[in-house]
Amino acid sequence: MLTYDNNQPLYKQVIADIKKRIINGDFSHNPQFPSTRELAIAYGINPNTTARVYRELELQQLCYSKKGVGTFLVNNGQLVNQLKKTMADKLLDSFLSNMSDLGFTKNEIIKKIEKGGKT
Amino acid sequence: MLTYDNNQPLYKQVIADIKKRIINGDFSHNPQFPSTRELAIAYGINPNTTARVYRELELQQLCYSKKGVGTFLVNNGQLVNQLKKTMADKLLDSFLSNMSDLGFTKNEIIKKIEKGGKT
DNA sequence: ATTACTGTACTATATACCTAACACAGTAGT
DNA sequence: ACTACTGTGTTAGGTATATAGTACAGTAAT
Repeated sequence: MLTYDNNQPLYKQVIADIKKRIINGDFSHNPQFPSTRELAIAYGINPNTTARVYRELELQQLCYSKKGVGTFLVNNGQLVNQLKKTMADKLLDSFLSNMSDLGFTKNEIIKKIEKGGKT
Repeated sequence: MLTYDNNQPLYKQVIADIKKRIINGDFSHNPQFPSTRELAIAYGINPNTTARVYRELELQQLCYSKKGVGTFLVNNGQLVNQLKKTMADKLLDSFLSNMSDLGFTKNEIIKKIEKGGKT
């Protein structure tokens, strides 16, 4: 489950988590998202917040909502790869920029990754 | 200068920036920080916010304030290296965790860094 | 003492975020 | 029609963030 980070709005953290689930293929067989109320219970947050999550995701054209029916992942074959690339690039840019500000060179960063991470 | 990120409180962004400046050696010759009012002008923010920045930095024992005099970097030789390591580790952990969630392996990440970044 | 800086504290105002508690409209199965 | 789900909208209250404006106390140089 999501461990919340107080430095960022809840709804944005949930959005990021949903995107990860999309990339992970959680909705490849069934494109229907949990209802706003279900999602609220699952994440332990308020239904108003999950409604906002779906509203934002719909603005980003990642899903569409039908009143009385549900919210569904858009049918777009390229979407998952695009999303994965976009999110990774954003993470990478931010990470490299911050590490550069701390005085690390690219080689030092790579060494640190080889040593440190478990993945 | 700092380009602000709406996803995080201003005062935390300024704190991170000051820490980078400490690591960068900006205060190695003169340990006195700009006054709260000067810093506010420099960053284009409110003096109350810069006062909060120094208050938090003092809580983290990175500086101390003398009423009527100013705010000064603590005299601690190990501090810069410790700070650099702490911040880098935090960045690295967060980055690797997020990239792992997106399905990237360590080797893929390293390749991406070798290709992408400019540093 | 006066002046001009410091840090610090306070009130007020505005906004974003989050929760709570509803209400209403649309859809589908019975 | 009834029931039980959907999405959606509204009002209210609480907290955190940031600004604006003002005030006061401590320090140092003149």
